[in-house]
Amino acid sequence: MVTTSEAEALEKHPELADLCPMPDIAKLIGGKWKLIILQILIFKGTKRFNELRRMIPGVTQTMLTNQLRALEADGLVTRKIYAEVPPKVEYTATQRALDLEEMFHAMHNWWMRADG
Amino acid sequence: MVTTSEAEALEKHPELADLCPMPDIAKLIGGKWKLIILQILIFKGTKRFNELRRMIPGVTQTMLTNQLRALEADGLVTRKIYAEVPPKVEYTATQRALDLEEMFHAMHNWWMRADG
DNA sequence: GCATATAGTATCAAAAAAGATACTGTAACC
DNA sequence: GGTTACAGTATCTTTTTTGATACTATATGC
Repeated sequence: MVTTSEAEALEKHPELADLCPMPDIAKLIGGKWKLIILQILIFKGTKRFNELRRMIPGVTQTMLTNQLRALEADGLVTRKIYAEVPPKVEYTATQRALDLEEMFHAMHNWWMRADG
Repeated sequence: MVTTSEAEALEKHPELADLCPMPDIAKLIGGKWKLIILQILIFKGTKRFNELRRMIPGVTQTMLTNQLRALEADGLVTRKIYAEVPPKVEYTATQRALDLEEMFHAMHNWWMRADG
């Protein structure tokens, strides 16, 4: 299959240079669960693991752990472990995640508009 | 696996009601290619099929067709066929897609910020 | 003494998404 | 008369993502 490389695309279409890289953004906030998790942590504040689990319909323990770990690795979420039994772990949106508020508002407006 | 249903989540956490449904939004603009396609059609205007193909690094003909068809079905893109040989087909962002501009700007700002 | 809640991990299986490949028809160009 | 460009379709395979299941440890309540 003949596909275009990044370099070719930019050479032939220099005007593409001012578009931001969607694949990179998708790596951070793409997938089935990340936007839901971020939305809750950003707008509803810090949550515990099982709290999130109960707030997100259909998410499994495995996926929630995976996604939270990925978000943590990308600096969008912090994880605070309390030395208690039974365990207590809190997840909080970082400033970088809070900066996504504008995007979430835009999405919300777009969804609510529902005219087009 | 015990997961929460939509109804349970809302009953236990009524404050979730004001969050917009990310899964529904993801159906429209999620996946590997849709955001790139929309970004180009919204900010760079109408494009022909092979033009898009050359502008999007790594996309295959198959995927580009699929995604454009899905976007068309969801009312985000219109398809105009010219009765010429060789074939000429133009893709244009609808108003509903143009309304996503705000979201793209927010993403762009977020990406450019790159501090947190 | 048994069940429950907590926050996980490890392993395996299924489903969804993406990709490769081969094919179509016709006009223009060399 | 062979090659290229155009905009696809059909089929199959691979890869990625997501999900299911069983398991861990320990304090508290009944």
